[in-house]
Amino acid sequence: MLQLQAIRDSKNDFITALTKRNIDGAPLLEKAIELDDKRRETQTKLDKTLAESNALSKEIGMLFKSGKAQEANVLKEKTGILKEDSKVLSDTLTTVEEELQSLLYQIPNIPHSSVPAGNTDEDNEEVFSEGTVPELVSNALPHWELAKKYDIIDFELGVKITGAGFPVYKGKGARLQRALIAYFLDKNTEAGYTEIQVPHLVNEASGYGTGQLPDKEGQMYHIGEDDLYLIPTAEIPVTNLFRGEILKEQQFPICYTAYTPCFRREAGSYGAHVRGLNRLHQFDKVEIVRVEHPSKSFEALDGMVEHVKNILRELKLPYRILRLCGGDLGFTSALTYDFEVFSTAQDRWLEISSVSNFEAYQSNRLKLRYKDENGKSQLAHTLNGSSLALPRVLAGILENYQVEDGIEIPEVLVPYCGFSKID
RNA sequence: GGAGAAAUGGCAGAGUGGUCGAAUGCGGCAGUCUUGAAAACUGUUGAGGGUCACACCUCCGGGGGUUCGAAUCCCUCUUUCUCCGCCA
Repeated sequence: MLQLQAIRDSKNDFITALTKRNIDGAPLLEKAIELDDKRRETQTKLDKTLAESNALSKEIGMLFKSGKAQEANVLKEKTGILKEDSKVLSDTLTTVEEELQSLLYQIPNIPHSSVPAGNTDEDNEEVFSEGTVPELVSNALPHWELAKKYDIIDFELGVKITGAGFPVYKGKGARLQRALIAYFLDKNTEAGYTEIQVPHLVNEASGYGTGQLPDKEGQMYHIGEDDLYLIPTAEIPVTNLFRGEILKEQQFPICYTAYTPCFRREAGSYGAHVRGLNRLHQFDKVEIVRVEHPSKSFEALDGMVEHVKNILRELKLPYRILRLCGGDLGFTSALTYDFEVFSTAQDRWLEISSVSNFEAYQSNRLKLRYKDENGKSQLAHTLNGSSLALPRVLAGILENYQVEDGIEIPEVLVPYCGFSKID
């Protein structure tokens, strides 16, 4: 959520920046300022009415104490009118505030200056690539065929017990999953992230805090009976740990990592691109989350990008990094780098990580602040990234590491797996 | 799930209708003292709105109500604790 003061200060810059998202921000921002003006005006009137009423009440109290009941009763009548006025004003205020709030919820974050303009993923900007695409055997298979051939992932069984998009991992497949989770967590811990375990269900307030609500309402599984949401990413519970907190500057940087399953309804997805592990309703992910001082957040973002690079280097997977264009940028993000691994057997890039700086956008919703050197509350910056999303890393490994008689295991994972080949 | 008790500032803990944004203690910060630190002493110390700055307004778990006036009374929801039941 954007800050009103920032909108007032930089309205024109914001409008220009929002065109990168193909959004005409002018009417939205102007409406927000207008509503805020109305809010202030109403608040001032209400405050005055209440002040008057408070003063009278005090007077009445004193009159009663000194036995002047009659005078008191005269004043009582006055307060009756004030009460009616304040009721009207406070109703107006509530309406205006709600209107303003829901308007602000509709305005996405302002893209960072480096974000390229554009509509679709075609317009994303490749900023880095590394690793060599392996020469595969002539009869190379896509991962869903490999999964069947070596009996390590069973999609049909998942359909039987739950539905499409809920695979069952078996034997060495299951073990490889566990190995990846442990490996990622270890790498993150080494890099200074504190490992935590968080609930996989969150309440509505958390959904609003990180911005999945109301924007992505239909994408989350919702448990109506208890009004809880299955998390689509660990970002929600981890970032919301800091909802409503006021930090001390010396607490920065805050770095957390968590493994969780992620649940996504993926309404509207279909076709070959969602085959196999490419798009699932339930998948595993290891996430990194940071809470930073505003002056350090972009430095932190670069650090996170380097960190993810290191992991992919160790896994020896060919990958590239994209800077997302305005049209592809998430609602709450100011700058996002996507990591894509090249899946040789499918001959396409698969997104495996997304690393973003939300600046103060989430913090403003979360009311996540810190005290600056003057003792004033300021909004902190939040960031997060996947390190990494399991299914597509698994797809990349299966496809790129396949040989004539099986699938080799990346060297760094062998100690975690306890085997060096799936056959 | 049943019965009872409770929810107050960073923490502990007073406060049962007006003088309470809230005693006191601890903690935090600043200062005096000290070579330095500790101790002691002095001052200061919740959040939000609003203002050039004051004033002023709101907030004592959330929501609603009674009253001229609510931390205090009533209703409701949530959470926590104790006892019973169930249970990985």
